[in-house]
Amino acid sequence: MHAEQPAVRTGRAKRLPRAVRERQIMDAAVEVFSRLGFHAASMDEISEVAGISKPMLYAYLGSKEELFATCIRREATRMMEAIAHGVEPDQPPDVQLWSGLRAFFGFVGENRASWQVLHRQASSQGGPFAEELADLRGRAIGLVAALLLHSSGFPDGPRDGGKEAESLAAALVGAGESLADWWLDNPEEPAGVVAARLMNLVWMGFGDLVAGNVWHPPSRRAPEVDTDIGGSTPPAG
Amino acid sequence: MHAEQPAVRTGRAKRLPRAVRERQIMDAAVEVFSRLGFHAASMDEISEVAGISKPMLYAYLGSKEELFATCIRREATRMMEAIAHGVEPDQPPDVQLWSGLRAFFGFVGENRASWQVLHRQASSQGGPFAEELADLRGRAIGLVAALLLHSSGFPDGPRDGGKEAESLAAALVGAGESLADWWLDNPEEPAGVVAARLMNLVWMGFGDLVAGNVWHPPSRRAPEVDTDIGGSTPPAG
Amino acid sequence: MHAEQPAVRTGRAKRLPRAVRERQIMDAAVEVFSRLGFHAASMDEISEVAGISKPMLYAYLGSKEELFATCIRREATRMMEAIAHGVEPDQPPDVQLWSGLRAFFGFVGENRASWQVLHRQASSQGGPFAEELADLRGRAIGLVAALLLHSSGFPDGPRDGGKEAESLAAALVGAGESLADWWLDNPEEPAGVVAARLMNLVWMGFGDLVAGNVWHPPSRRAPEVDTDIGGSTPPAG
Amino acid sequence: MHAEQPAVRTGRAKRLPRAVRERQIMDAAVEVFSRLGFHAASMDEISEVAGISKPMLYAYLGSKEELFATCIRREATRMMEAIAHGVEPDQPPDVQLWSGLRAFFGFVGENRASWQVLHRQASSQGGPFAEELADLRGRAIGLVAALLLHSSGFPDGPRDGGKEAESLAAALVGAGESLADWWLDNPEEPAGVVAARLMNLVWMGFGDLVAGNVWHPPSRRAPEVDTDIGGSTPPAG
DNA sequence: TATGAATGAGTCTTCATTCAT
DNA sequence: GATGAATGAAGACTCATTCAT
Repeated sequence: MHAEQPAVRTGRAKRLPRAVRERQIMDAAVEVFSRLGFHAASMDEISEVAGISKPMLYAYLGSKEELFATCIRREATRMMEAIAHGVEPDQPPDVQLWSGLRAFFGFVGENRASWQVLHRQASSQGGPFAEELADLRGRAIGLVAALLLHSSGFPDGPRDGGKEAESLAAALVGAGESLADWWLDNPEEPAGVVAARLMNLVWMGFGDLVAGNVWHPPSRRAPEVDTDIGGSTPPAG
Repeated sequence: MHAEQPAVRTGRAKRLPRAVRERQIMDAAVEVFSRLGFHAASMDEISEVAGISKPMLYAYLGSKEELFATCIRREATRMMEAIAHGVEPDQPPDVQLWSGLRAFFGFVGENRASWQVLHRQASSQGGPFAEELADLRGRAIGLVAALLLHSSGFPDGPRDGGKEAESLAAALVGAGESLADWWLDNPEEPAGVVAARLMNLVWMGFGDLVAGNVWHPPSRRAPEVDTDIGGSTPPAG
Repeated sequence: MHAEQPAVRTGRAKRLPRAVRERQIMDAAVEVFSRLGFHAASMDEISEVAGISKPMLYAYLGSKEELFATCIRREATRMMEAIAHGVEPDQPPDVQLWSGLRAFFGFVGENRASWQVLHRQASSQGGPFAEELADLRGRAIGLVAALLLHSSGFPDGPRDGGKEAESLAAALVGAGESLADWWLDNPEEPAGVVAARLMNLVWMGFGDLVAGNVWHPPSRRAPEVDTDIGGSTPPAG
Repeated sequence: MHAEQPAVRTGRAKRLPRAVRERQIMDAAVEVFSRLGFHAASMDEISEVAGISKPMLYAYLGSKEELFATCIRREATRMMEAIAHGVEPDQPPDVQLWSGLRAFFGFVGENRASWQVLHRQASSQGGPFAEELADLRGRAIGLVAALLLHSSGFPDGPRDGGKEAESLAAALVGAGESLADWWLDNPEEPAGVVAARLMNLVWMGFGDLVAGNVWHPPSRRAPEVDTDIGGSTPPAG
């Protein structure tokens, strides 16, 4: 990541192979987008940080929107690869989940800019960017859901389990994202502790669910509960 | 909420008392900000959606930044009031949490624009806006943490319970936020179901925690786990 | 002058006779124009200082340009009257000049705002305002020139004396204006001293001129002097 | 100076080296500011007169205020240099003063726009602009005062001579400024004649002052003179 | 009559984007 | 290939001016 080029260029930039230039530019772009947000980031600043002129910026990576989309795609790929690389596929589900969580928090901790761009900036712009992100999320949720489904003891068959597992996976992913955000703003705790808390909360809660230990409101209140926002009695799993 | 006025005005706007106009404008502003984000939203569009001219917009609500801040504050207040109104203070902690969650998801479901502005837009802008939001979060987390602390069975005394409870509360709030986001993008399930899942996950996991049932990685793997991201062995609660 | 009304009005302005209202408004306008200049002064501020609403401002005194022109005319008239009132017409020319100067500096000292509007603001706006001012100057110069012409000892007849006297009068008026400006920026000396210096400089120099005591460059240098900016050898009176 | 470019541009402006463009723009800016004043001048008009687009105007010379300040500084420097260039430092004081006056009027005659900007516009705006001008004036007054002090016959010693000389210098400078203004509005006389009149008036009056020939009001009137505007009896030098 | 409420028009300023060298 | 120079288009904000009550 990040601007090994001096911020103030002197003279004409050296000719570099296309791939290197492109990486250089995208590193700069991610840094600037994460720092300022999509709109407040200017192509001027990006080109300056990248150490090239604006016409080059356009020649290499197209319009501002294209550049942003490319950044999102690259960072999303990097993150997915980091997680995939961290997970040990031959281990039992709980270990897989745990190693995935660790890899996720590890990536976020070491690539703050990437995470900011992915989570905060991309989702707050409308349109194609948010969709790109939704895809990423979808894939992540799918993977987690698969893990849960293969865990021993899950209610048999994909009868209703699919829906349930996906929903839980979504909760886990969402919680992970938010915890990551929260962690960036409160960085005093090490990544492992944060990951462990989430692991505990989810895995134990999940175990209870599987075991049929569900919470439900005091029985005498159930009726009126329902009417409030429509079908809101906790369906107990 | 939102744009009962036609998008294209014809002729001079009728004279209205100040308070009414102000609400009209803020409704429009929330809608536009939530749809386009702070930067991409233009005062021109807001005034058009509000059915007034730009000078009125400025006369009533000041600069774009002031307007945005005012929107955030109003929506935050509305949400907090909705939740406070939903919680029954004389019930046991679990029921309180449950009613709070229901109220939260109920509000988000009925005020999508408000939620988008609060969660996605406000936090992706830097500076005062994000701080305003951080305050709101902080208060919410504090309330939830208090609930957990008062729940029967929690390790007595403020030895480590305060920190633990707050951390769990943060996780819950974060999970709630993210679930709400996810739910808006996947609205096929009713609010009550989503709320119930979160309730189950959290309350049961919390119960396990209190009871000392924690997950931990297979013992033989612990050593190398540690080195990876620094102190990442789950500290078991 | 100026703003006996409170700057912040409460309730509806009392009905007043037109003349009184008009004076009130113009006092406010002169104050604001002098403080901010024509362009930077806003009708909003003027109406606020005047203690009336903008529609009234327009009803009474027309557009901003009309208001400014009216201000200039009123202040010019006031100043001319103050001077005319100060001059004793039955005295010899030097005494008349002296009393005129005293009256002028007295007026400027007691009516700074008027002077600022007349001298600094009116002349820096183009078009009709500057013309209005040129008229005022023209009249002042004419009066002074007449004084000089009637002074005993002036080269007889209006042969060339008219031109000469007018030119000197212009110099005097100009010097007076500039001194007044300078004096406002350096108010430590009393008006009388400033007036006296100007009186001495002019009257004694004038006496020399009349007596034929003129300065001229060292004779050997005269030729090249001429060529520089065309006919610039001092014509010695 | 001034708009060799057609007022209406067609097509893209040719590429020019930075220094040339900058001068072109400042010439246009001086012309427009002098014609319309700071506030009434629009960046649109300046860029049009300069023959470039507005973004270039901003790229080269910054904000409107910066542009105005830069204009003032440039024109002040040009004028000071023209005068310094015109003065012959080895000549006696009277000749120096004379050549300085000629140079001043020569500059004003050939650079009307510069003079308007310096004298009328800069001083009628408040703040930093007026201060910049006050500096210029201060320097000019200092130079003239030094000349007077070195003239033979001035009361020796800095007993009161310094104050007196400076005061006279201020009067001279003020008179010069105003005469220049007046001359621009009445341009029928050549610069040399105007300069000569001022030279005569000042130098002879100054000689009288030095010689102790002062005007004073008829003795019987002195008492009441005083009371009028406070200490206004001419203090005789 | 007196005014709160309203607006068309314009100003400064910036940005993504592209020629011409 | 690389860039300094250039611009169309748009956005925030303000002001003189006027209805409608």
